[in-house]
Amino acid sequence: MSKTTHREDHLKALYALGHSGASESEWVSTNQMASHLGVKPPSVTAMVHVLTELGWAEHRPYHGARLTPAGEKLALALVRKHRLWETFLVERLGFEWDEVHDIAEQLEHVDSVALVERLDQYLGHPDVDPHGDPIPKADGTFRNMEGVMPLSELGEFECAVVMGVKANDQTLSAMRDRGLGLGSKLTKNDLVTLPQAWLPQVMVKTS
Amino acid sequence: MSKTTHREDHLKALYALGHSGASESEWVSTNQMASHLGVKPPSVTAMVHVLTELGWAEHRPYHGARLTPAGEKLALALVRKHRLWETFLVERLGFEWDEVHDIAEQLEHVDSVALVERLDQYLGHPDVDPHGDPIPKADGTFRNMEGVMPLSELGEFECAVVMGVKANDQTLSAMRDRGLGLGSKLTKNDLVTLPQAWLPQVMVKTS
DNA sequence: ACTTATTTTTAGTCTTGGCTAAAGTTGGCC
DNA sequence: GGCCAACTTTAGCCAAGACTAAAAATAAGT
Repeated sequence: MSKTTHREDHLKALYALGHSGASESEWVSTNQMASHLGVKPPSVTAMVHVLTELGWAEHRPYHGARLTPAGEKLALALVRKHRLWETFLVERLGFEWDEVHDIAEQLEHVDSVALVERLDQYLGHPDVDPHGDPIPKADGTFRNMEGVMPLSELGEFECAVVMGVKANDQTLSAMRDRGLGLGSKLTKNDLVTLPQAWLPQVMVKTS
Repeated sequence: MSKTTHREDHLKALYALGHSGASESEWVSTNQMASHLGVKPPSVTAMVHVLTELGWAEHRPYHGARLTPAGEKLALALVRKHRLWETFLVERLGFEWDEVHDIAEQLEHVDSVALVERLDQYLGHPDVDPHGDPIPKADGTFRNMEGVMPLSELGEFECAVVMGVKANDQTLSAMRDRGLGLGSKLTKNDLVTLPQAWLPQVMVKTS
């Protein structure tokens, strides 16, 4: 990995772990980052120092680290790239939802602003990736996510369209076997016929 | 850059420089590789030792290095990836010929056999990239390149189609300004009206 | 408030790849 | 055949990032 790639991985970890709660950017512990990145804690401490030096993170010794606004912006750009590539891999190359993460992980480190913007355009400026996660715009803001939510949180509705799925490999296969996929249309009848465990994993939009 | 990426870069340099003559894989000097890679000669020596250790190259001290059959196979896989990505960038994302090299340089290091094969399929198994260079097949052999040659080597012909262009940025712009592009049809009249310097750079196929 | 378990940081080492400077080869030219 | 210039390799050093082991700080329990 290049120097840049390493830094980017730590930024992304900081972003991912700091936003798991619904709240703002939270302090992330060294241990959390280490296990997330598959690395030992001392390595994280060292890289956090580097990110602090660059103005991308702040560090309270023995308490944790979190992104600065500058770091957050960079992290969002990475998330954008990752989700655009995942969308490309699924929609254009025909990969299954569960195959694309590792490949997108590599593709997201390709450094070219023009490439990301052309890819976005080529894909028709998608709002969400194949897992139903929103794709940040170039400026780091999210598009309108009104109406996109897990199937489990849906109240009364007539018709919902599947925008994405967050399940693991086996569940995904099972879903495919039942004809459940991106763009599938669901009625309230499905709320009872589908396995209850799936409902929180299926992101839908009521139209 | 990762360990792998470094090795791949040296393999590619060895391939590129060892095949510039029309002949077989030739001995490549340390200096050549160093300047090609933007690195100092001692660094090349070190990496050549590594490649030798891996069985991908052989080294005659003070004379040069060249690929083994195993190394050649790996190099061809890289060339394949590079040219497929260049084709994608130009044909699908709308980049110009001269913008894509650096991006493809990064994309070619993404490690996923499935990705390359799906990309190849998505692009319709192209025979040549936008520069007119042939794209190796998955097994390292080339498809039939009959009839593809520089415009300068064309004898009598009725109609030729531009398959690729090898020019630099300025020349490419000038060519575009004259309406010369991928797929352009040329007649023998163009042999005299086009700047003579362009002829060896324009790869055409007579149909 | 003290002790102890956990977490985090520091210190020191290894690996990989790059560099400079110096030493060793090669090959051409007189 | 000897000498000089160019090229290549070796030797020795630096940077980045990972690791282990040891020290420091926090937090919790009594």
